Amino acid sequence: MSYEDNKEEKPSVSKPAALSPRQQQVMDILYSQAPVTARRVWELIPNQPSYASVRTTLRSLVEAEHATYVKDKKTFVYSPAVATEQAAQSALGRLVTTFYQGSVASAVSGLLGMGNKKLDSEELEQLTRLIEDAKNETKKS
Amino acid sequence: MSYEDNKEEKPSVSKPAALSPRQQQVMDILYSQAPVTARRVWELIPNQPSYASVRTTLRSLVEAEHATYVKDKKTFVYSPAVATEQAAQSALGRLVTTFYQGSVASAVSGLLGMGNKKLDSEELEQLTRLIEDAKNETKKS
DNA sequence: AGACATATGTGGATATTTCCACACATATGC
DNA sequence: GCATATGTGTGGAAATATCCACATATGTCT
Repeated sequence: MSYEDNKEEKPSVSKPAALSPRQQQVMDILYSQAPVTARRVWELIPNQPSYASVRTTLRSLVEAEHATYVKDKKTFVYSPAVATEQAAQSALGRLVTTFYQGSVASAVSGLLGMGNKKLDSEELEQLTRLIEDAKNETKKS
Repeated sequence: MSYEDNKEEKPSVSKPAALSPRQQQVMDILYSQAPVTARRVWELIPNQPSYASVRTTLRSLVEAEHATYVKDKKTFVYSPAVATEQAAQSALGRLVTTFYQGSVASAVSGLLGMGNKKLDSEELEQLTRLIEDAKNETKKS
């Protein structure tokens, strides 16, 4: 049951993603495109390896319980094993820890500063509301 | 030499991180702790492999030009090859694309919704300012 | 049913990563 | 200088990931 490994003053860093590059790549596709067939995954991969290889990778992910599938007629349709939102939170957490020393505010700042993707005013209003909500939450506790 | 591979209407997904799990783990440490010695990296890795193994990984990262080092006396001191801020932006971009269909606003929302890390009111004020700035930016253009 | 298109399953070759024992190098203190 | 502690470099074994040709299964259409 225990997950003990902390020595003492480690700056809390990097859980083991434990996924190989190709597996990561396929998982990213699952997260953004699920539910999705093996063929579709294959189509979405740049520098396409053979279709057979993609299926092997998918099988390895199912085996490792990072992905699941359901059968539709004769075709497997794959999805991530954990909800995308949950995986997103996990990835965000890792990123905040790694790059922003745990400061969510700094991470948001980084997001807002991303050159290419500009936010329109409606989105900004939405964010303002979100922050207001967070402020109220803070007061409550 | 060319990097051409786009077919046409692929939902723009996942550049090849191309780093193995252990390499990723070490890079995360470099990003959050650089500049850092091999021994320090070793200390920060849970389920410690041997010190020699960590050094091998570091060498592979230097070889792949993901990391660099300078010599201090007889000791190598490692750092990421690209600035942490740049790597952070890149990681954020990938995450926004993968999990939030490219919507920065949604990603911010996800950040604010992260259960564990609570924001104190000072941080929230800071964010309010950031968004005000962004609004002004939008108006200008 | 039989032909066809398109799935999945198998097995194994190849490439890469991971690990580390051991050799060698260099700074420091005596 | 010489011992010691602590670096780095080398080479290769073992584990894992990656790739894929080929075999087999299943739905569809006539």
